[in-house]
Amino acid sequence: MRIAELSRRSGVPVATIKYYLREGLLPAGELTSPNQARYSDEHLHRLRLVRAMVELGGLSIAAVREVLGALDDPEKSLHKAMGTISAAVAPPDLGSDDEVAHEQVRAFLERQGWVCRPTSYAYKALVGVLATAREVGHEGFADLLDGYADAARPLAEADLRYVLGAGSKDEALEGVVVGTVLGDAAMAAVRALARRELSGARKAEETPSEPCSDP
Amino acid sequence: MRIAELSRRSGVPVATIKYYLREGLLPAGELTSPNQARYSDEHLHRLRLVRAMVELGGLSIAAVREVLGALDDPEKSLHKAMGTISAAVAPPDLGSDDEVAHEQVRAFLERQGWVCRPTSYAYKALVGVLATAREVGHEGFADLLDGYADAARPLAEADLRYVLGAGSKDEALEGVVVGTVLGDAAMAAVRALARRELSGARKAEETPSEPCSDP
DNA sequence: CTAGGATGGATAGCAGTACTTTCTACTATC
DNA sequence: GATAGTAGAAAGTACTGCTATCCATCCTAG
Repeated sequence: MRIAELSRRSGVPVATIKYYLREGLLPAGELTSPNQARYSDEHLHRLRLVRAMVELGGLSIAAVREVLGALDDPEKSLHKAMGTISAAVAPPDLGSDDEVAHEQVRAFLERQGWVCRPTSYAYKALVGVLATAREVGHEGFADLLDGYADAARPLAEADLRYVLGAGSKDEALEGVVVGTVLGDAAMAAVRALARRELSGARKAEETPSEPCSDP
Repeated sequence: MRIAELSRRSGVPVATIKYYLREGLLPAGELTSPNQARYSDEHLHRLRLVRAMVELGGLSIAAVREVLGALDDPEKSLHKAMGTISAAVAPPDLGSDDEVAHEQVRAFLERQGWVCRPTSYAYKALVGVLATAREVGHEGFADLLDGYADAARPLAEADLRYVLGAGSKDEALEGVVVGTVLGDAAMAAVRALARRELSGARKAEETPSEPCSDP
């Protein structure tokens, strides 16, 4: 297909597709003449993946490039690709030096029986969260972490099962991307629903009225 | 205290504080003379909260303003404030018209016994996620939702307990903000850790070597 | 009491991001 | 051979989140 069809089928403007090509988020089309290229369904698929990351995941172009790099690297193990992707999805490292927060994370990891270097992205992200919590006067926030871990464990298992159910390694890697980007968004939405339901129920106990009602 | 001290204590440049004042993220200081103002610990606290939302939560200035609006509105119930905050934290509405995705969400809500209008933010967010999943060829992603719900339920309960443990209503509302913004970040980090641990364990089974090792 | 630095308030500027527009020299198609 | 579409490059744009500069005070150390 030509670029116009790629645009029509994906809903992405031609100019934007050209921009993504320039930025290396999409491989160049197969040139049939010096200024004529053909694009495949592969391109369409990749384009939709890029849009999902940008629109739903809120990733920057640079972050998308990194994720795609991990996805395309045939050397990279699933394990390592997951790390790259998690790091790209999350806010940039704030680099906290809060000793108490460090200690809280260390203790948390030990309680969970998890092993993790303090240099890994996820460790630093957690420290950043706890340091921030302390700054805004919520030292007790750390107590919620074990609950988060209990919730995260079965989720991670389901994610991994989902990913390993894929046929090829490429599919599995893409599953990781989808599971991370869409998964975070889905988790946030479902958490919001659950909170809503709960606080709605509480509210109904106090003032019996309609069940659930915000915009 | 004066603006320089506010800056020093928060680590935020004076120019940026002035910007936040202009944007209405911080209330004006108490004027002691036509061009001299005093700021309180309240200001410092609010400033740190703003930074947490901007840096950790990645919220835009406009979103922060909305959240603070909900926080300061004495009319607003906890329940409604939670909706406003969830909406501000998440990516903007994509407005999908994917009928299958709608149906998947409806079925999911029914399975969970949750009641929710299709106009509510969380409902639309979920539809957006599932529509995107389908676009990138992951129709089966919807099957993971129930697992997400099972994980979200106890989390929501813990969050609510945490919030209701607060003294005043203001503190509770702030707890909602912290719980949502920091909670989402923490959940993403903990999920990453859990996945890491799991896939690391799988890897170790196949190739027995060092336990856990990405940057 | 005065000099020098800080302050509030206003306006303008600036760097980064994610596109869009415009251009030119082709090519494909009717 | 007119018309529309295309690749590729370069410049332009809209927006966001700050920064920098100014100026008329103000406060404070000497």
